[in-house]
Amino acid sequence: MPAGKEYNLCSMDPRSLLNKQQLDAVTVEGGATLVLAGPGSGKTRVLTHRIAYLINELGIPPYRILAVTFTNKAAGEMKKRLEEMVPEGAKAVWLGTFHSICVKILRREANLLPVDANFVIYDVDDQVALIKTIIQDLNLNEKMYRPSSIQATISHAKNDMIMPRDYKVRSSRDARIQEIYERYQQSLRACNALDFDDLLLAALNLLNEYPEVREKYASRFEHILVDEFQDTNQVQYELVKMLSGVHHNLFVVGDEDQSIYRWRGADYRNVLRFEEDFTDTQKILLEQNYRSTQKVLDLARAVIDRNQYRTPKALFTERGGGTQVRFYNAEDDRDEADYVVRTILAEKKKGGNPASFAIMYRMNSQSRLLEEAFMKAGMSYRLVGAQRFYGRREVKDVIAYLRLVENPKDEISIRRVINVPARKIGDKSVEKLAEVARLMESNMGAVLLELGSRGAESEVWAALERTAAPLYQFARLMAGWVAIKDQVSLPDLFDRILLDIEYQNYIQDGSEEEVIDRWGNVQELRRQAFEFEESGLSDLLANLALVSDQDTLVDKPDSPTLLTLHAAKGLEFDRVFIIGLDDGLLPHNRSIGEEEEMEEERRLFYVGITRARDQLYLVRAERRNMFGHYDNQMPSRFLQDVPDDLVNVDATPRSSSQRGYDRWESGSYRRERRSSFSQRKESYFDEWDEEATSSHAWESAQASRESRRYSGGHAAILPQQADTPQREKRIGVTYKAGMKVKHPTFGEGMILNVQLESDGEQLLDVFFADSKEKKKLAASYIKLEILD
DNA sequence: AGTAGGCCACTTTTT
DNA sequence: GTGGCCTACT
Repeated sequence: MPAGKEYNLCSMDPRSLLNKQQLDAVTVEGGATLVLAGPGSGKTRVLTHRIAYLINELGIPPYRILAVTFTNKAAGEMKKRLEEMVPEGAKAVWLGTFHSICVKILRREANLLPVDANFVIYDVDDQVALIKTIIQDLNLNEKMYRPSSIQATISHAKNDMIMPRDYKVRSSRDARIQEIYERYQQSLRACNALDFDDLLLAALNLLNEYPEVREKYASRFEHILVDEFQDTNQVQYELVKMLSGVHHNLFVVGDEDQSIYRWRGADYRNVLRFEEDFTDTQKILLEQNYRSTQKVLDLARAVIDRNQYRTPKALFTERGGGTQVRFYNAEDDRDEADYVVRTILAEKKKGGNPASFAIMYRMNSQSRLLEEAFMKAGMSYRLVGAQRFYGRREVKDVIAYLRLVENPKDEISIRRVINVPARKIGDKSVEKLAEVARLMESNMGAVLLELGSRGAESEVWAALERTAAPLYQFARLMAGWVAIKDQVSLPDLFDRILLDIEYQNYIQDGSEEEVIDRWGNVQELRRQAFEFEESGLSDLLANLALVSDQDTLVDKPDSPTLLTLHAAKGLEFDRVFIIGLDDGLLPHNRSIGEEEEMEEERRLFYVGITRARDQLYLVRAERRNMFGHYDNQMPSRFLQDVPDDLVNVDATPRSSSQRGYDRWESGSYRRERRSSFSQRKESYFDEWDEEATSSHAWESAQASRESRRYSGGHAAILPQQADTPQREKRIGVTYKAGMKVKHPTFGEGMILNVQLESDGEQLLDVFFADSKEKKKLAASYIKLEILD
């Protein structure tokens, strides 16, 4: 579109039709703008059009615009659409996730950093591996100081901008953690590595400590736009504040109701903070939904309205009412998966496209039965995330090799691959190597390179004693790769490494029980090496570290999509299944009892619901296989808020195919004859609420539940129910809150809360004195000694 | 140094 | 039902 012409996108592209609110947002003057955008209200379109407007209409040079998205995929899509609107220039816009933008800045300013420009990025696995070596160095017990929990603690501290020296020490355990944290930071430096949180933090520190750098970027970015603002954390908020410090043109889009990353440090209160920090904030509400039918929206609203901490919104749609939401009460998790598959098959028979379906769940592990069911039916599917490609052993191995060539100081990668494939280098040899490195005030990588290039002539040969020979094998290879790294192309380097280590033989030795196409995965990685031939190893590695699950989502014809509710954010599908609507799964057990977390679980459900354009399917299972045995499940408490008149209940195949009258009437099939949803609900809930016995069982169940809900503690929500025939577990001891107990590994603790499951299982919240940690324990699986 | 077998704890969600 | 970790053996 030629500049100077009146801003009229309608003439350009039918997709560009904007409503009044959207147009207001797109053309709003500079300053601080907060766009509160409900689901399906076209916020991506608003963001893209605003950037185009800034360039085409206001003449802002593209390189002076910074736009932050939540995933790389979102950035890629936005860039593509921008290229259509701003053919030249779109490329120059800084567009990416917070993490990738920070990497870009850090690489440019690397001379001011505590690490070199070729730093590597440590993911969670690397972090845990590093923390493990530190815990071992400090002779601490890994049971008491669980590396993964320490990792989470450190990550939270970083998100709150708390450095090791600021870490609050209130106990001896805290002191230990502080020490681990401190060493962890030192080790990262020594490995020339930054972890995920560091990427943001290091960028923030850079801007804080060097006014001239801050000035440079803050003057550069005339306009800053941030998507999914409700999921920004402290550090990201500060970054944005600082970067907009010169021009003050900050345009953020968000929706509190879709904030689902609290556990990762995100704080939807940043939306409120924004209005406080930036006076004269212009607030624009996008309330028209273009995605879903009225029925879907009504349901979404009924669910989200229960949350306390939110601004009410008036979402509306001009789409018609739509079809009823369908509900299926599966016998067990197998039946649940079968229902999904047979429903999709039935639609396919009627001419529907399986690719229009998505199946969403709370936990990745729930995908397994679905996959089996699809495979049995001979249907293809696409799976988002789960056992992520980049999490596969062989992929991580090869990446580790590439990483240590780029950055020989990367000790975690050295430790990972030094004996993969096996080279007779065991723990003893690795420790010897570490010791020699320490004595020489060097690092393992440098020692290896020295050994590899000079062999027995090097002084390290003698120092390494009998481990020198096996280590030399590896060191020679490594020195060879580092020597050619800048002379050959990236794919050549890749091939050379694989050839040298005979990796194909190693992973195809046939000993694998499962048929996993490991070599195929390596080939996929090789394809990416080709893609990054121009930009180089460093960029390839950064890219590999920062891909998200959603980024791996590629179209697959005729295939339904399987994904977690988290991964579903920002996506939409014609037909959506939300499965596993069981109490304990959604909401997840670990959130039950924490008010804020329960609200987040509810938002997660809301996000799932609002992904659906036309048809929504809600599914739960009465019994579910967990830890290898079946557990009876309660219906999700969120189902209580599903209005009856929006829902049709699907019958089980048994009830529709089996006409045997007697069978109908007897035993457990009886309930299945009831077809109205509210009757259904009666039968679920009266099983877990003894007050609900009248003919208005549902209402009374709901009423009593509500009075409990507002009277506080969650323990009351799940009734201490009387025996039912379902009960399977026989428990000798009845635990009560306040009891002091002793656990064989965790030591003494106090029971904070007892939650009784339908099968008689008691879920205990126990606070352990030694570790100062709260744990959830299932009474029947552990040995607890009761202390008086 | 490598591995088989037994014991344990365990299941959120991910840039 | 699984995976990680320890131990005992080769």
